[in-house]
Amino acid sequence: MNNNTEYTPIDWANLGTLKFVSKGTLLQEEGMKSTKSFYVKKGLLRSYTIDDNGKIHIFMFAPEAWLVSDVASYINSKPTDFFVEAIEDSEIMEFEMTSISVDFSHSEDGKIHPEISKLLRRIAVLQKRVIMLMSATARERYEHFLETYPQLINRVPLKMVASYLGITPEALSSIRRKMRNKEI
Amino acid sequence: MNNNTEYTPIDWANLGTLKFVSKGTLLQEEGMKSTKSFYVKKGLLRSYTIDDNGKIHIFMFAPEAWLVSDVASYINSKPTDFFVEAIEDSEIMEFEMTSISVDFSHSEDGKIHPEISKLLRRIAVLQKRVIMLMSATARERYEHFLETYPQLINRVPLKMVASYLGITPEALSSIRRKMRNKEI
DNA sequence: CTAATTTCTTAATCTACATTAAGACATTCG
DNA sequence: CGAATGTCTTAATGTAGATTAAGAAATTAG
Repeated sequence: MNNNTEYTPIDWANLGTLKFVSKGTLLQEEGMKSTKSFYVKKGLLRSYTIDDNGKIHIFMFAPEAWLVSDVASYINSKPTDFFVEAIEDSEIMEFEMTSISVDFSHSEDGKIHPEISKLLRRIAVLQKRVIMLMSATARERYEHFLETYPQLINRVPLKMVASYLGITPEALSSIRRKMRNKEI
Repeated sequence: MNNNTEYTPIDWANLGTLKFVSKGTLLQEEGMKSTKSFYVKKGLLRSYTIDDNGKIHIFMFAPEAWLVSDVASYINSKPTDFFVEAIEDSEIMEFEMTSISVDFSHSEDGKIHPEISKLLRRIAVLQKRVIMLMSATARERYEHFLETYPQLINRVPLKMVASYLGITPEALSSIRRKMRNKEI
């Protein structure tokens, strides 16, 4: 048990190879053996899969200070299912997941390392998303998205928001119309 | 960077307070401030939420050697949304999440600590679940469940499987009938 | 053991969203 | 700049699964 409350956070912004990528650049494609991760210094990435019918499903958006990595591919040593694409001109730090070294411990006052906290937050977000995908209406999920990521609204096309929510653009348009008309 | 390949895994089975609980016991209720986690030595737990319409949504099952904890509640210091219930007579180790101390680091040969590996596997599973909830049919999700957790089939009532899959029991019955009839 | 309760299945009807189609407008490309 | 392409919206039609209802069988409770 490490009782030292002073952690040295990972300096994500200087961990690997700095890259400037323009909008539309594919940083990762499905089928690749992917041990790389991407930290967003500036810009916006998305991670997505394409299903058997050719439909795109956005798994996550990653604005500044976010980290994109395919944990499943890394932990199972399998080719990734995910594409990673820049949806704005971006500045990213690309690094190997093996570069990471963190002490997962609690201080006396209950603090945990910020990077482990980041990992646990990832789990918390995914937990919520699973439950909402099972129990909430598409509208409720959109409303939750608006509350949770207000800064993304002007940066992400509605079509992609729909893809992230697991609904069609038409459904999202319909929802937005109802919200404008103050329908229940 | 710790280059020592010999980790001391957490001895979950002896970490906190041993409890014998009978089937139906509620270990945790929504609204509780929950910092506890439960390690299953023997038996089976489920973690679930109840939505505004009173409908139960099972977030996870936890058979032997599994760990149940509400990361979201812990990380956000908010009351939990989740119930935790024993669905078999069970033997569990109950402990505080602050008890955990692990070194998240990689050895020279790329190994990571088994507990961090466990955490990353949790993320991988949730990743997959999110994508499938967005892109797969209910049948595909059931088939994936059968492949992934074959040992649960005889221990968990079909009604609960349906709840875990985010579908109704009627839908699951319909799917099973089609599979029996070899329909596409 | 019997009565009560739960589980599972079936089928008819309903519904939230998907699919298809297309127009208006905005953005990108050459 | 004009043409091509993409985005967003709208509406009609279709569909996978939800809801409602109920019977048969299994399990639980007293």
